[in-house]
Amino acid sequence: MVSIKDVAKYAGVAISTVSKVLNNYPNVSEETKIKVNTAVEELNFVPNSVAAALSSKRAGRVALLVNLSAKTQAIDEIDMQYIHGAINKAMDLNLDVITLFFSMFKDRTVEEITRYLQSQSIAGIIIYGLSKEDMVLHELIERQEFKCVVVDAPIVNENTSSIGINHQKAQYDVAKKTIVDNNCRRILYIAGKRNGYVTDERLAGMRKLVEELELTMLVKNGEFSELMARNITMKYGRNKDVVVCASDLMAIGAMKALTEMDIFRPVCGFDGIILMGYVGKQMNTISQDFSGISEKAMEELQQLMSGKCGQNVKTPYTIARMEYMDIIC
Amino acid sequence: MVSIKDVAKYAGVAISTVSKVLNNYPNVSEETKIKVNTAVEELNFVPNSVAAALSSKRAGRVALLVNLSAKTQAIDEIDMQYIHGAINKAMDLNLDVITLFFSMFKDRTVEEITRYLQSQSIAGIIIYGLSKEDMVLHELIERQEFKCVVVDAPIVNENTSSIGINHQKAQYDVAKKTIVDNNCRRILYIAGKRNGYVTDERLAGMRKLVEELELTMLVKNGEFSELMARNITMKYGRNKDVVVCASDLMAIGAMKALTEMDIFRPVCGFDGIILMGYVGKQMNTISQDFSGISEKAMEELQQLMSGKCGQNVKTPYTIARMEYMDIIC
DNA sequence: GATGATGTGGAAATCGTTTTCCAATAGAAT
DNA sequence: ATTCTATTGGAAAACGATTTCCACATCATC
Repeated sequence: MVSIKDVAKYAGVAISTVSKVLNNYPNVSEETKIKVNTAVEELNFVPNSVAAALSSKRAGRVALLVNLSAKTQAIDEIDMQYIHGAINKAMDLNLDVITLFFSMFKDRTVEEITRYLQSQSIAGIIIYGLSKEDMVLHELIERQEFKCVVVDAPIVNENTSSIGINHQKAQYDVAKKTIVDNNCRRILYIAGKRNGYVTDERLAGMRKLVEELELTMLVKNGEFSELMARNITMKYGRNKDVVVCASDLMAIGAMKALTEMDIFRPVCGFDGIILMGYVGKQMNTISQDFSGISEKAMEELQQLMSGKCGQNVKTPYTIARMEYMDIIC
Repeated sequence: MVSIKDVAKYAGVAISTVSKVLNNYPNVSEETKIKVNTAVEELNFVPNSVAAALSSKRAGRVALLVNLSAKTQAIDEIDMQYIHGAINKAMDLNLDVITLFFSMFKDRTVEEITRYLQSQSIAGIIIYGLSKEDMVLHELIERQEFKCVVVDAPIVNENTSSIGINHQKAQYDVAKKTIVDNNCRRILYIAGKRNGYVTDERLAGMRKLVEELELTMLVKNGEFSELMARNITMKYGRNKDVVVCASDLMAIGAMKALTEMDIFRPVCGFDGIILMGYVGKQMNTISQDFSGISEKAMEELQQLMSGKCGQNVKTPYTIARMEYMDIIC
């Protein structure tokens, strides 16, 4: 393996000089820069990131902490896009990534997790799918041992940024469109998982809408479960004008129930998952660019790792009409 | 961070002795072993895997090379299970994992990829979704610079193992059951992606069945695309008794076509994806335990890395009847 | 008591970087 | 010519393990 040592010898400079050139340090003349860079080219030198990580604490090793939404469900789509986006962007930014799942940390203390991450020379983490109940992870964030970006949870401090769409406004928008277009007054709202950050945000958006348009709303907790959404719709859907769901999956459940009951009600969902294309129904939903959010999260993490202060980052969304569609090959 | 040095000092032995105890080397007395182990306990020492990887070539850093099957499709399910299984098992085995996607290696030469992996101190790789056209990756495997486990491609050498179900037999089994149960004679077989390893295997299984039962079979290439399967079924399905598909996704396409044409034909698929539960149809399929396969792959890779010779590993499968189902929460 | 075999623990080199600190050189100002 | 200040390049010490090699006991054997 060609090392920085070889490059130094080839270019006729010292090891430290090569390192300086590679890392864009000041105090190195244009001339030597060129010498070093051509040496790097000609020797096909690729710096060993493991050595770099060991030697420098500020080096970029990053951990993805993923709370698999699909424990028994088919919605791996979102997680996959998160992971894919993050890893791709990390490659661009020259950061090392390891992927971990919440399930690995079951029954582990903050100290254990911290030690584990340290043993991996992790400097920054991105957390996907954090819920209010994950006390250990909240503690981990608070301790600020690592730079951190949290997706869809409003946690910000010196070393922690939060990222995601404005769920309140998005829920408001998509519901309003559906309700106005169909001239509805009585809403059945199937909310998400208790203690989920986005659950509360989306519900707040609904409440605002209800107040504004002077509607009535029945709120039921669907826990992001298709089956629960179906049952709720069966029980309460008949004398409502519209079923607004906090996720596409629950919207599928609601639509199945409506089909079973043989009544029509407009339904709207949230997320814009491709899976919708397989159900053969129509509805409004909020389309999120999960992969893009994850890329942004990685960029933000890099900013944090290079010293920037934590902040709240909002990403865009669009109202989409999901339709039955054939997949294009 | 507590290091091996601290442990050595605490236990009153040399650094090298601690390392020996940790790695189960011979020539260390039971007494010192205990001293070291209690020191490790009391100091909550977790070895730094980055340092270990740097210092020892045999250390376990592993790369997952994933060919995302879902470029534009919803079948992230399989990839996600692969990744999940591999990472979980790696944690058990104390191996570091980085996840990479084929797309990152587009237009890269073998040398570039090799250097990249070396720069990450990678000792072993697992390849998911290899097709016969991926020349660069084949070259990479042949060079044997890394220990390698290939999923669903029959490549075995000193440093390479292959793992997966017996696709030929599985295809034979599920088709036979469907055909015998429904008393069919004329088969429309929608094969997978040209140049896919599993495509040929599954086709071979069909040919064997056709010969054995003296059936007739029309083979069309569906490229694992739902739309193509639909079109093929539209065009050729009418005067056939059964549509056998090399994947569940294509089976969905076939069933949609049959519905559109308003004719009934038994359909069978392959994979056992959960997505099937959202389509509302019934069919036979082969159910694979993707997560389990990936775990086995990781175990096999560890064996290779500790010196074992490459081999062919077969994993079990079951014939399943996928039905419309509600997702249990 | 000298010799050898064996088991045990330690010193030190190594892996490939980063980073600090210091020396050398050049140019400008006196 | 002398001093001073920048600017640049190099030597060497980390980082935290692994691994080789060597020294010292210990014990049995001749």
